[in-house]
Amino acid sequence: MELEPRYDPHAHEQAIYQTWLDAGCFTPPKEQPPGSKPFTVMIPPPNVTGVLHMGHALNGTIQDIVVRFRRAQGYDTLWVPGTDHAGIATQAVVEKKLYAEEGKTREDLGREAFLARVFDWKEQHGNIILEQFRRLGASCDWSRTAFTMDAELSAAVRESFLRLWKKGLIYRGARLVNWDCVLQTAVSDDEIENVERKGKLWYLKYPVAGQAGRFLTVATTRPETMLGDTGVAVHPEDERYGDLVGGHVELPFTDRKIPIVADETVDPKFGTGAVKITPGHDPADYERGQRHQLPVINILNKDGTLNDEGQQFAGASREQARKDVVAALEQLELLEKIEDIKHSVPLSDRSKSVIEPLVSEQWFVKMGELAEPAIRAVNEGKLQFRPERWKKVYLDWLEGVHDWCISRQLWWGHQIPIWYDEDDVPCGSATDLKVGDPHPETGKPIVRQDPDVLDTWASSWLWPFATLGWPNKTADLERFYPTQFLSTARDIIYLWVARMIMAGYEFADHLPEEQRCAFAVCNIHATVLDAKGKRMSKSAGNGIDPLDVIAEYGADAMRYSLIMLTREGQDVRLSENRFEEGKRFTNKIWNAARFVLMNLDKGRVAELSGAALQVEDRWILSRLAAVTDEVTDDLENYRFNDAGTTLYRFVWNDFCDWYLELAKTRQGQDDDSGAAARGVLSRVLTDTLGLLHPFTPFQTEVLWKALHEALGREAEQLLAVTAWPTAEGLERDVQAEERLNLMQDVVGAVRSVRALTGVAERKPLTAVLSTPDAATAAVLEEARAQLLGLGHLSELTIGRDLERPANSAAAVAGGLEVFVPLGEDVDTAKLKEGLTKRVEKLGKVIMSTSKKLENPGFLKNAGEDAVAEERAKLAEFETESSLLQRNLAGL
RNA sequence: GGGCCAUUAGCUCAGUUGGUUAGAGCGCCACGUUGACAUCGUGGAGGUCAGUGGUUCGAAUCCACUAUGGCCCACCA
Repeated sequence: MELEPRYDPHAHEQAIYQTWLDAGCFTPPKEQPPGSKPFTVMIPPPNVTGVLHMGHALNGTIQDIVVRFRRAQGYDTLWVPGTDHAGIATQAVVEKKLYAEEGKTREDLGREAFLARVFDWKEQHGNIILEQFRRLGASCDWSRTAFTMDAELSAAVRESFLRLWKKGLIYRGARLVNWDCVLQTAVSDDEIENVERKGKLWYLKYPVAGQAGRFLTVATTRPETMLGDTGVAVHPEDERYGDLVGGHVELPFTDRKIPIVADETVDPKFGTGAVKITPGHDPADYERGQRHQLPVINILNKDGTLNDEGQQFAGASREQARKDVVAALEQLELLEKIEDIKHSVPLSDRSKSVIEPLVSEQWFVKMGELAEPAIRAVNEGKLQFRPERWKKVYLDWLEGVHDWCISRQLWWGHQIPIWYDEDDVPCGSATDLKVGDPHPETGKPIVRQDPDVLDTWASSWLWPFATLGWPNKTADLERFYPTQFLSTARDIIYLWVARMIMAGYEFADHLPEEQRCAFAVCNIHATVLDAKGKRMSKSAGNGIDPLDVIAEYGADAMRYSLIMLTREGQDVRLSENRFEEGKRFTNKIWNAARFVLMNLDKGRVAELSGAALQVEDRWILSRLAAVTDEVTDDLENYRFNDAGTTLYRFVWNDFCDWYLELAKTRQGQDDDSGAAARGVLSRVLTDTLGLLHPFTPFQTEVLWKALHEALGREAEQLLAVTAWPTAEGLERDVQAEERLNLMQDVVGAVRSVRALTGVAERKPLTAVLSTPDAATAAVLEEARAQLLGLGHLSELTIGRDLERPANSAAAVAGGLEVFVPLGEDVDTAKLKEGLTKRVEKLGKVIMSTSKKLENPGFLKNAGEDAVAEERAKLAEFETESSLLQRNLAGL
């Protein structure tokens, strides 16, 4: 297999993915392998209408790294993919299409026909995002792809509803709900975004009843709602209005006299200190109305226009009514003044229209009891948030949780399993009632099912176990639940994460209490921002499309870059050139592998110990052992970018910069030493590919195959299912590490002399290495061949306390003087300048270090090792400084 | 109003329990290189670690306050 000199991801990615699929790599075996532990991850199901964005790409990468790592470690690993039916979003898409193409509304089609259309649409377009996850390399078990409206999940939804009903946790209430006038449905508190806007504060004068000529002025941002006023409130201790409490005002445009009441919640400093009470259209007023037994008047139709309560304004839109009411009041001289004000306005997440608080009949779930075990689980550490700070956010929400309004006035979704008899008595305690059946409690015939559907989250909160077969006690459920890891975005901690945890405790009843928590670790990933620090979003048009990135840089490069620039949960500004890093790195790996593949012994397994191993061999194997342990530890603790950094340094700075260069000195050598080098290359590449695989799965799989071909054998299996590398059999070799460090010092010293003297890089130099230490001299003597082989030097003299040759420059490294004879073209002034600068810097460092060593506190508290280290450092600095000064004097 | 996060090189970010001469990548400058890799190599310039005060022998790191930016929750007549 010929490898191209530059890695071309597009030549490989699709074929490799297909290979994985064909081999069934992502599907766990039918029977759990003996002794293995399960490791399960549930994908946060994206909306069926969704397309992949950077957040998905990041989160997909995180999950895939974890899953591939655990799979390699031998866990019985399952990653379940799927999509969410996303009630409002999907219905809106199909309605829009229907109107655009056929000019029809959903009512024109009728419920059944419309739903058929939505299912059609889902069949055709609903898998786009899952296809995109494949492009990313996600190793999901596609045979288990789930959808929140599948028959199985629908059955689970009905079962869960029935259980809640039987426990009395579901109730119907006339409540003020957040009404979306565009989508004409109730939405939950969590689907609302409050946006700061400029508005106006109108001061309306209400005539005081029975006191002609006296007015009570109220301030409001929504004058049109005055038609629904049923009272006016003032603070009980507000002296201005004390005499009015108990009296009434006459509400303009109506014949209503409404009471003036005293209420603690009124802020005397805001506006006039008097507030109109509109229980039908304001949550705070609703509460006030309840306290003072005021009637609730709804002045709006479901589409946001004024109903008959709107008097002469009936039929107008909210916006129009506002203008008309203000104009009419002005004419009656009941408008005192208008002020500019900033206030926040509730907008619907979905339609971006202004939310209207509206009294209507809705179904709710009591949350208090459900929240308790979910709070306990996190407090007791059964579930860990990463980063940990989200624990507090989660707990704060649960501790003040509101009841959950679960009914939605839509067609697309799980129709609420509640049936009514002819007297409208509801029943939710059976899952399979039909029209005509007797009502289980009243015995009267059922006449209809509730037309509303359930909130989308009422199905996705069952996701971790409903996708495994719940409520049936399936083998899958037994084997793969509870799950180990969940990674998701912070904005659904309340909507989804908290509810899944509640559902786990409430419904996973076949398990002992301690195993009911839906997952063990909840990772909240970074938010991807654009280069200006704004959140990427489709509407803002500032997003970078992951598919474009894959097209330009390759999936592996994108994965690696995303991981490297998103430290644990920390937001990140993303600009496209960040992907260069990943591309360069994948290319570096590719070329390192190419070099290795050109230098392998077919069919021969080299010993990785013994006399044939050179110091660099023992060094790189020692580094490999350290890196293997480090990366394993990082991944086990979900420190992805630490693992990525470690691998980057190892591959680039150790393996490529040093080992490959040193190995070249033995390239093609047909003896034990040459064979040893080739054996080491093979081992290091093999393990490195394994360690890198979770990050860059496509490329490492390609190289894995090429490596085995070059070795003259078939790979036993795909890298995707090969065991995770371990440091077993590799020795940490401190001596080899020290020796290599010394060699690196020498080369560093030579380079710095070159830089100082301007002697060209490849121009051969003669060097004299002088050391006071016999052991060091011996080590260097051993390394002579390698040092010369690196190409920096043409001749080398090694000895103890050698004299500085005439007309030479010197550098110091590790207590070692390196003299390099100077040619005639050397700029002595520049050399002097450089050396002086270095001496100056050393002077400063020596000063601060000796100060530290004179510090009694440091000597007392820092520990022996630290003190010894500082002493050694100081000695080194002093040696270097004096040697340099001596050399400087001789110039 | 309550809470969270950030502020380190021109840019994007590391810096694990306080103790190396504060790092990396990109960008910039100089030089080099065509048998793994120009998606390369070597060297360099560039930082009073947002500010102030405190704790400590010692603070980018811990504490308090301030400033700027971002996010979340609550309220908003």
